[in-house]
Amino acid sequence: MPHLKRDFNVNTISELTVARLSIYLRCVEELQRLGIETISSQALAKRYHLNSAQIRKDLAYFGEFGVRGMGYNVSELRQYLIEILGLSRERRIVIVGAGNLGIALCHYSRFTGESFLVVGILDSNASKIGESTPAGLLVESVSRLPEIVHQREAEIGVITTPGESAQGVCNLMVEAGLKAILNFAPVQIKAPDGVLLRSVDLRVHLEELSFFLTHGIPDSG
Amino acid sequence: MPHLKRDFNVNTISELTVARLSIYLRCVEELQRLGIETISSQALAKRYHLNSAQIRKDLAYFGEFGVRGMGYNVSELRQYLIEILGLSRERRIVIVGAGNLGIALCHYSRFTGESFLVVGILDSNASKIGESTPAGLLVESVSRLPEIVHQREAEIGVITTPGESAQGVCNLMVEAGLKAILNFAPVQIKAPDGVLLRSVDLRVHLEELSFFLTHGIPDSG
DNA sequence: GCCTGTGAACTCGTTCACAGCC
DNA sequence: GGCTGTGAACGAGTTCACAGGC
Repeated sequence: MPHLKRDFNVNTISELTVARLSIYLRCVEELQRLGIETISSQALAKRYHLNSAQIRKDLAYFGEFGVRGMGYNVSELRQYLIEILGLSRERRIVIVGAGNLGIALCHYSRFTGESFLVVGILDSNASKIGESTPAGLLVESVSRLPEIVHQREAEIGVITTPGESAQGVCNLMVEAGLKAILNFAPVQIKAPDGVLLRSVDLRVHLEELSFFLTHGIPDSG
Repeated sequence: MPHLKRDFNVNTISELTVARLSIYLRCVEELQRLGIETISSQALAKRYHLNSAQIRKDLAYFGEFGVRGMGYNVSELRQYLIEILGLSRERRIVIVGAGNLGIALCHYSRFTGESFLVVGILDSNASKIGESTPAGLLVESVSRLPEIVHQREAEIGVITTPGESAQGVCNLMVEAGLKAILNFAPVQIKAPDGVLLRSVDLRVHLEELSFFLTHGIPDSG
């Protein structure tokens, strides 16, 4: 009988495991579109260049989803992953920084199904405020952040400002009550305990590529 | 006497180390702007929420840059990092996928100093080809990829297509001779040995935030 | 005294390999 | 027979702690 654990301790779960759950979700969504109903960890690993033992271990933190001798039921596994990742209800996002990247991310809701919705894009530059984005949102003043977070029930803040403003915006987001922040500015910023801050630094990724172009590509990437 | 090793073995260097070098570069660039001439690994760690032993170890793979009792000379360290990361010459980028993200990334050259230059943005959608982006590039046909890579001496490919097309575009990039690829499509793709493929999946990051919003934020993030 | 560079200790994450179940 | 779930073995990455140099 497959079942979901409800008593796991978040502190024992590695962030790497969580990131992979998200990848597994993407995979089973494709399998479902393809009409595949059941898959073993080995078949899943082979198809998506993953490791079967790791898939089993990652999933086992959260319950017993498989059937021995059979593998995993695709649509069932998808439901479990959605449940585990907390995607069964919508998460609302506020973006601060109406530059090219911020505006591009406004469209992001489209690609993430029902799970994420951008409910505001804010900027401090008076000349941008009032402009409407191609996604149909109006750029609002960053001074309205607390009110917007509260009224529109935003939970996630996204920082797409230049580096200089990032820490300040992060502080404002924390004050406004956001508990999860995604930072795209290429600086090391800090949020207090109890607030989850994740940074995505495009410069780091490009510079990594440059490093390996310069010194040679390591075996079997 | 500070000096740079020239004989390190790329296979012994972890990708995590390389990513941190890029972060250190960002830090010393700020220190230089602030007019700080010398910094110890401890001071650097404290200021940017890093670990001092790790800084020393990461740097030590590549040479001896510090002076005992003193620390590191900021502008010297910056030069060494630029050298190590292969940023002393320009790297040219071709983007495939002229959606919002692809177009936003065209502007990216601006934020990365002299090191990276976007030399083309390509799409397969006939209605987009010929359009000019706000960054001043014309969208060209993806069928011209090989010729563009060759003529404009591109080294890095960036994939900003929908998931379905990503593996195909990756294959084309490999055939065209690109050795470093940055993928933004939310799918697991594969490149052959000898080609470095790095994926940045925004959905994964958002879903991670969702997971921790649902189950609680772990101690001291 | 302060600070780097580095072996040694440790922690964390991955992979193996198999008992147990279908 | 096939496959999951999992302890045990392994390996990678981080942190400690100190010898040696300024």
